[in-house]
Amino acid sequence: MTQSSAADRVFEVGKRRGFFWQSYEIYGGLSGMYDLGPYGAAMKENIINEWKYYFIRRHQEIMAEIETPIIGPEIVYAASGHLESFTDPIVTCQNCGRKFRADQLIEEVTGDKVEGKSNDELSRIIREKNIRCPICGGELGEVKSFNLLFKTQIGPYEGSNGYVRPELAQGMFLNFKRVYGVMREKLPLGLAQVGRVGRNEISPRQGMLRLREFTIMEFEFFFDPQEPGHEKYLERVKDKTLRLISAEDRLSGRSEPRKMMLSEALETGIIKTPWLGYWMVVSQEFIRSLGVPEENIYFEEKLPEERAHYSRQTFDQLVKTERWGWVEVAGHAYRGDYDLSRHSLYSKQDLSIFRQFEKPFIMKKKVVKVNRSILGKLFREKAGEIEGALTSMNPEVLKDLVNERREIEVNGFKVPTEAVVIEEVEERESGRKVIPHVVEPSFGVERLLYVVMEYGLKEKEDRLILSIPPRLSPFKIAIFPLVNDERLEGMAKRIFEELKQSGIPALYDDSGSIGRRYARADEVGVPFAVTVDFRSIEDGTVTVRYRDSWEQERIGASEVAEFLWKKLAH
RNA sequence: GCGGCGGUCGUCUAGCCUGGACUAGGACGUCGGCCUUCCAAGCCGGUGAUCCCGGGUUCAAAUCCCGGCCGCCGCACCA
Repeated sequence: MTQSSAADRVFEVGKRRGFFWQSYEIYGGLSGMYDLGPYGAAMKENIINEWKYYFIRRHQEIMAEIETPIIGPEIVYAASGHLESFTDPIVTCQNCGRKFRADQLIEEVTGDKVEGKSNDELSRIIREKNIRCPICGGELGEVKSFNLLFKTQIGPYEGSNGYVRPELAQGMFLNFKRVYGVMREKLPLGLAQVGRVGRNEISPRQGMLRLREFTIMEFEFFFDPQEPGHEKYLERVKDKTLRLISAEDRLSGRSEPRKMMLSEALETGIIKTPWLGYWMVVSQEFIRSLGVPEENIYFEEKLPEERAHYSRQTFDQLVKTERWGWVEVAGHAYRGDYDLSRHSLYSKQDLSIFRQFEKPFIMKKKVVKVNRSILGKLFREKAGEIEGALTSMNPEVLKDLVNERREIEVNGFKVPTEAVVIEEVEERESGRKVIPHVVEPSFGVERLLYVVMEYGLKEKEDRLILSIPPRLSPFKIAIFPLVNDERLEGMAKRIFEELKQSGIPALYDDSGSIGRRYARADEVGVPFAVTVDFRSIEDGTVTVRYRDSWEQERIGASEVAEFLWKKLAH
């Protein structure tokens, strides 16, 4: 792929107009970090709001937003598996100091698959096969793990290690039980969070698409695998179509997505659990609302070896970009009960929940009871041991013995049958313990910011128009006096003040000619522009000019705010 | 990390090969002013460059050499 103009235009306008640029610029820049300027910050917030609308506000009865720390103690990432699995094995040349991915190097030299082997095993293979530095031929050191987690120290004491979160998920898992209680103990329940994460990527590239620090919009959706409760929600979307490639398709060499209804994907088992499919449809609606047409979105199932350590099934959601082709903007993972189970194990807390049955389940059951006064008199200090042995025996077997004989031999003691009674009791099961399963859709905000810019930027008569959905625009409206006449300026400023007071992000501009102002506003994506002309002074109307069509209409100066609310509504 | 290509005002770029007249030129933007009754019109003035950084060669380096940083593309990994 050669240089293509769309990405260049995005970064050019992005930098020139103050959307985003590389961080630490004056010190030469730092790879994988981006700063957002005033327009970029506003747009990012609008994207987040759009996400909240689709996933949280429209699902408020089953969704709760939380916020948790960026830095976590070591035990959390031991439990989550990131300390162990979020790594690449790396080996250093003792001579020239260059570093290599150990597994890749071995695979290149020997042709053997070594994925998943331990560092010690990899070191041993390097020694046995006498693998040397491919650049200088020097001897290689021991294989070490390069962990993609950013490590730090919490407080002044050494050994108190902390890690920057590489995903938001752990915050949700750790707090699940508490929030479940706050939310009146109902399943399904989603815990959502928007926040920054860090991943110490070996080599970040591609502008804002691959960052060492970025923002994720994510939720963990907890449900009871036996009673997922998706029916009501699925009703709305079961006939909607998704474009997807299954792992099976990929293994058989297919690279084109199939279009299929959600109901079909679920019936055929291509999507393993209904909630995963439900959120994939909502995710498609969300990405479309950012200005990406459906044919430029698809879902690709990851192959087992491509999946993260916690995942039972993962679909990436991809959007077509001009320079980088299909780019993952979201991951949709079915995490099963992996995380809650692991945190249960490490924290020794019971993270299961109790689900009450509609009616208690009554079970008749035979139990063994003993006459303690008989046992005590006969066996004294051995009585306890004998009682234990008896009650742990199968009641049915014991019952037969009691009916047949006068004595029963237990642990070498002869127990008279009158000391043993088999009783039938009723046991009430009013519910069951469940470790909920989890489906996780996770979006990268900066990637979406880029995608919105790329899809929005259009060229028209030698001008750049940022034709993004109005709800995402940093400014909703611009106010201009047609020419710099005191009366026009006065009225335009009054309209501007009024809009400002109602909290509408508005732009006032009276420099240069009217055409120049329209052009400037178009380039930063202002969807509507109000112009005050001489007729405005006479009859109180103004023109509204549309960014995308350049058409105009006249409305009352007092109706501008109302006009906007209508245009910006969902 | 490896390989290929690149890095000059806010942005795009001229100059680099063939070292010196470069006090680094232009366009656009931006700012101030004039003009202007609807699409970057015109005029005047201002602003703005560590020539990516460090070292070397040379009387002399944006230009040649070495190292590093950063970017793009390819390999790998990922939201």
